[in-house]
Amino acid sequence: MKVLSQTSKYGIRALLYVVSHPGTGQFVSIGEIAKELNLSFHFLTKIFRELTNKGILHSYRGPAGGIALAKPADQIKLVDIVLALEGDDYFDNCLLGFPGCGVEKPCPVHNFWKGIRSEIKSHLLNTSLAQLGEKIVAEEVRLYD
Amino acid sequence: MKVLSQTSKYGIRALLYVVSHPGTGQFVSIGEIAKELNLSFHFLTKIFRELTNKGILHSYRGPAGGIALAKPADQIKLVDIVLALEGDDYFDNCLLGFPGCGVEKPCPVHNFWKGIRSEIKSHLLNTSLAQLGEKIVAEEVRLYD
DNA sequence: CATATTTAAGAGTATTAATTCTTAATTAAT
DNA sequence: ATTAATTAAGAATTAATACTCTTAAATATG
Repeated sequence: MKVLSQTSKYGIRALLYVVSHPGTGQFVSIGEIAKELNLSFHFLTKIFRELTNKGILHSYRGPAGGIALAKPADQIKLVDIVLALEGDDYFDNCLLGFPGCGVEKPCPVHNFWKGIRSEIKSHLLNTSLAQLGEKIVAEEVRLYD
Repeated sequence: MKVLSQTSKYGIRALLYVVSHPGTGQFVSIGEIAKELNLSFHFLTKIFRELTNKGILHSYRGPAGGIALAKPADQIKLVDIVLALEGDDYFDNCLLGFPGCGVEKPCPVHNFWKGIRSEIKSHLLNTSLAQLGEKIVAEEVRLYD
């Protein structure tokens, strides 16, 4: 069940690293994150570029540069990251692939899937980077392979 | 949100066609299904081959041949089709892609995702082709684009 | 100004999923 | 037997995703 692309998975993991490792400077370098999480530096750079373009991150070039959250961590929700990286129509899917599946022309599993989708969406909408970062710091959950 | 592969989507739709169109003969030809549902004949043949190999369908070659359900439609559940086509580890995924995510080493969203996965699985486990076929025949839901 | 450090941009490559194509095998009817 | 209708098998192609590489631009420091 591949619900998120690698791009989204890496993006979320990388931002969770950022919120759970408050460094000394204003920016965290992509190289550090890639090394710590064992992700491809170039791939991560591309992902962060997208998040920067979408206004979720700020970036700064040069020595001591890197990326930083554009907003406080409790104001960035998982849904923001997912929509930025997967596209705004991420939650508009039909489980069986029917175009324009909806109340007027429902597919055979429309009602079921509508409920699941809505649960997922509302959970991602209610989960902030700050919340998950706290759980990581408290070592209740893991961030590394 | 791509939860099912095209293979699974087409497979389910095709079997729903079968249960909602009781033909005169014992077997339904793949050509008819492909034509009616506007799916690629060759692709559908490949999908059915897999379902036949997994024991969900029977097939018969030659004139008036085709495929037929190997069991009564109320005994074939959506989960059977999905597991046959996506693999038995379909429900073992971690939303964030951590290997071996589980209670011992949970990822930051493990509990949430575990719940969703279990809801999806139990619904697919409790939904038979017969049930959905009835809704299609009653025209409560659609089977065509 | 020269150099080192860092992100930006996007071209290029590799891997996987989706689809198409070709040939063979099976069966029924004539 | 021959032909037509069908599925079986798997190679070949195309498309999408994932990842890598190269070059450019920005910035800090000596």
